[in-house]
Amino acid sequence: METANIAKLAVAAAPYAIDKPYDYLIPEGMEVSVGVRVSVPFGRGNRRSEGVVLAIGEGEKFPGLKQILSVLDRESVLDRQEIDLALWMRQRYFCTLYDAVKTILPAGLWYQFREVYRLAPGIEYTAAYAAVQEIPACAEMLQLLFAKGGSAELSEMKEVCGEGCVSALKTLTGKGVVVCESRAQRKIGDKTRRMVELALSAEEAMEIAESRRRAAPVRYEAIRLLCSAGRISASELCYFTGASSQTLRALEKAGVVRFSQEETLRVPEIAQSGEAAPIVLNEEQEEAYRGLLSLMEGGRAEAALLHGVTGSGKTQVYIRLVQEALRSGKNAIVLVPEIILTPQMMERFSSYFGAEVAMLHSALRLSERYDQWKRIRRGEVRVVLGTRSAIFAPLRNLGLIVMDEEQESSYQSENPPRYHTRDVAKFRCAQDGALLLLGSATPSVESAHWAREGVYHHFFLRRRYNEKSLPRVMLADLKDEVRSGNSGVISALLRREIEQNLQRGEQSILFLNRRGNSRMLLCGECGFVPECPRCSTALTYHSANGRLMCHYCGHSEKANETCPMCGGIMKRVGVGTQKVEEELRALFPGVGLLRMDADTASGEHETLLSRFEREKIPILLGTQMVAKGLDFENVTLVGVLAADLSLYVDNYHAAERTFSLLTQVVGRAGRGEKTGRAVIQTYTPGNEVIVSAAEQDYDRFFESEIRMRRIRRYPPFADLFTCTISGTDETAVLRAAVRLREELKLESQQEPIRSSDPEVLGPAPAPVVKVDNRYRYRILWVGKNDKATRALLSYTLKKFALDRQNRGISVFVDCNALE
DNA sequence: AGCACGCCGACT
DNA sequence: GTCGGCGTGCTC
Repeated sequence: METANIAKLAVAAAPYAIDKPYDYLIPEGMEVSVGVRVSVPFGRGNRRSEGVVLAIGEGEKFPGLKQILSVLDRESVLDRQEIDLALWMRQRYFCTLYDAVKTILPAGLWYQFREVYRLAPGIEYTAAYAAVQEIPACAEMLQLLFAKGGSAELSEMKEVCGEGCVSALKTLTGKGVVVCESRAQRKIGDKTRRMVELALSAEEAMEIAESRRRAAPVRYEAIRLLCSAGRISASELCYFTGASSQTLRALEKAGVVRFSQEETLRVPEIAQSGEAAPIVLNEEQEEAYRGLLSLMEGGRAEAALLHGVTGSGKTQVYIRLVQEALRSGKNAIVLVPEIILTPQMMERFSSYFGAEVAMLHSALRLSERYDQWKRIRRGEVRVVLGTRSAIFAPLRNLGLIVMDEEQESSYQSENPPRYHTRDVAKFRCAQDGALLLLGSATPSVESAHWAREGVYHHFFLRRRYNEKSLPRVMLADLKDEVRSGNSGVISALLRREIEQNLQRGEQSILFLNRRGNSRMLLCGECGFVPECPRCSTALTYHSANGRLMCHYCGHSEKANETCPMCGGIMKRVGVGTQKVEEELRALFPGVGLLRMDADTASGEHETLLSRFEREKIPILLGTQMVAKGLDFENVTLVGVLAADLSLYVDNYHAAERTFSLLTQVVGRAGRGEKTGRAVIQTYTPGNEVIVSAAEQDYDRFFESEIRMRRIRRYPPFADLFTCTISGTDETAVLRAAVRLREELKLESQQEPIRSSDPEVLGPAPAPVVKVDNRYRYRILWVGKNDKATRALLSYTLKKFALDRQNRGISVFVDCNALE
């Protein structure tokens, strides 16, 4: 057989069941390199699809081999190591190669940047011409620029002068006659932004978009971007997709999108506060640092757990290690949970690392994120500080990856492929022989276990930095309150403590351990509860817009005052922060109170917090978001209103999460000079988790929890694979689920899988059976997440998808999912 | 998944 | 005769 130049591609159009590297012929004269995106024909209809070049080589020119149509990137966007990472992610997370590639690369890469070229400031007409007179293409460009009044978009120039203008412009910028800027850079400084988000579920919006894909391609692109980016500013949406404001207005009219205002989050300027003071470590920090340093210098891809109590100065150790990594010519990534990346933290890093550090946080716009990616890729950056997705930063030659508060669930991606940052970090460390440092005040049970088993190295910081004593913790038994006739949310004990603080002029933080503001409406007459028309859940009432919303599919409707069934008056039920607020106002009339929860607009948070600190408002009431990273001198009391709420959730992480949360909340008290107090209200004061949290005793918590995990065969003793089977016809879904279970049961008996003694359970309905008109059932595989098991599950999944019996039914697998 | 091919029944 | 229903099979 004749041979030819062949490229192996990851193709976007290939679904999971048939995904593999596809061979394509590289046409004569086409320059293709590994890591570039290309356009290819795919399938019987030869529809255009995007692909990424994984490898190039001589290969068999078999009949039916198709050609690459065009190359989409001038330079490659993925290097060898990133391709290996994508290959690994495919088998680890049961996704397609292209899904993995999309996850690794920044979203901005998929949208066209409108590059604007303008004459360099201070350049005269004659001087500009003199600089390029011998090159006709350049002169033409200049003419066009002058005709346009000094600046023009790249797309306009391409229209007039063709593709040749790209190289001409390169010459012009090289000579300093013309400068290039992207529109995003000019947008900086906006005070408020008009934001756009989908008003429908992503699936529904895509369906509408797909149906008119050909007739309205711009709308299609706009909706696709909204599906992947969530909320995004209107200008950015137009910018990336070429949509006009009319397009957006039409989409709003059609009910596909909605608008809102958001205050621009200030991205802190890199405050060049001169030379940062050298870090002085105490004895304990020094010891941990020495140990970690020698691991890092060993270059053997080790993992270590740094268990340091709140306020023990883990960050100093991180910074010292990063400094040493840089000194030995290596680079470092520092990861923090979603909510923790505060301006203070960023200032701290930029004072130590100046322009060599790149921050990747949620306030960055798509274009800014993309710019950071380019800076990192070009090698202008040696340290990356960021949240989850920063683990994919294109930083080479890693010496160190730090994951602060490694137990946080925000390290697991909530959309597929649902990678865990820790796993990706391990893979990257293995590639570069880097040290993975997991830091935490309350490590995940898994990590603590591996540290105790010697799989991870183990270091401790037991002393709080300036020897501050821990807050005094009191438990309030809510059962007693009910018995003594207190029907409210605030126990007598907590009430007394708040009063004391009011007298002393000290501040209190009250924490409601509940996700968002989950209240619903209920008819007082007939008991009717408004439910989502597409999902099997009650709708949540949002006071901010007076609407009922579904958390699963995004459905929203106006809330009625009266019951649509019987005309009775609708009442609000559920313990939300608003209800607590009412109670507090009745208990402490005239006392200043701030409430912060999912209902308060996201832009407001920082203002609220700074008001709380500056104006010394006595009480701050909030959800999850007040628990993390807040440091206020004058706060001496913390109240946890319902400690049990997160405890009895059907999830193997519930105890760990509750312990971690309680520890963090309690740690908010007494950060200043005065010793703090904490009141934990609970219905189960004898519960091990509550007691060990109250005593701030991690070891006690760990011992009881690890015993439980062993008995129940939960991680780290086994891995839980959840296969979710979904479709619109409930009985068909159930039948398919049963077939899948039988198949898996059969496979679980085969060697070598059999030896790890896997169990197959289910099918059971998912916690919310119906989401978006699709019924979801789950099958659980309890076993070991090893290569053999993954290969088996992958094989079974593919077989299932290709089986004609399972038409219209989809299935996906998650391992140790947190939800 | 998404698309073409193909083999049947009801139309201009 | 042909248009279009959906069942079947393949994707370099």
